[in-house]
Amino acid sequence: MNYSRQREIILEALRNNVVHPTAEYIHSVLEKQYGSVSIATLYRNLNQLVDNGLIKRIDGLEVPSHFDHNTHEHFHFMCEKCKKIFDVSSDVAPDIVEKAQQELGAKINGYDIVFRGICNDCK
Amino acid sequence: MNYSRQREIILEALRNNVVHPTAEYIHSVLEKQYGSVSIATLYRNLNQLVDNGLIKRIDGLEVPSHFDHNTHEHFHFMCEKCKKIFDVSSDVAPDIVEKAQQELGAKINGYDIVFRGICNDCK
DNA sequence: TCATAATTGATAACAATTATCATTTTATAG
DNA sequence: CTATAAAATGATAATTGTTATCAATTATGA
Repeated sequence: MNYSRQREIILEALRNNVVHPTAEYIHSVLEKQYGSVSIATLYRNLNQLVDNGLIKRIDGLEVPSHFDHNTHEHFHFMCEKCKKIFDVSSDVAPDIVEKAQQELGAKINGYDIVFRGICNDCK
Repeated sequence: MNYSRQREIILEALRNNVVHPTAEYIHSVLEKQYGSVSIATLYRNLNQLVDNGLIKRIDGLEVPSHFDHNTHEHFHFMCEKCKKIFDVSSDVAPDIVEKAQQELGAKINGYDIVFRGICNDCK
């Protein structure tokens, strides 16, 4: 991965701004706060950053994809009403990888846990 | 939900055939084994069946969506090599909903757990 | 059996994402 | 410093999966 200014500001925007943005949202943030980046470059870089482990793609939520600069193990909850995404600590499912690997006889490289419901504020 | 022959054969195909098919795959199965159903009708019915709890949409796997006639609580593992999807028992994460609800102060209505890795056969 | 609501198929539209490709930028070996 | 190869960019076309539209058909039930 060679250096590029565009990738730098994409990562910077992710780290300094909202926590679980879509590509479209990142695009709008860049426009305002940093330099504008073409939509193709943005998608290309998001994929590269995911592939290189610098960010995570949150699977299992609604399309479009959401991204997360927090690469520490944790899960997500999306409020079905306000659509906000909250972090959930990985303590809710201890030993889950070991148990699943044992059950499957497989090598698990990653996993996603996504909750849906109504958040505290919307209740 | 009024009766329709198309919905009947879609559900029948799901129950009698492969376990985690995509819409496209169901479409091809219908073509061969049952009567042909228009793609619009298929998507419409899949959504309705999900809404009515007769089948589940498996979120968090690759696009396109996969569907599951098994509505009992369980999780999924997708092999990154052969792309096959395996069931994982819900025993791997006991009390997960209660713990997450407590942490969030939210009402959880559903959740998905999806593992990725290399399956026993592909290792 | 008539009226209303639900469903269908064909197809257009849509949204998110990826591919293409000529041009520019970056890394590096001499 | 160059020269060169590899990587990245922007503009835009293309693709993919899915949903919307709408006229025609089918189901439901008073």
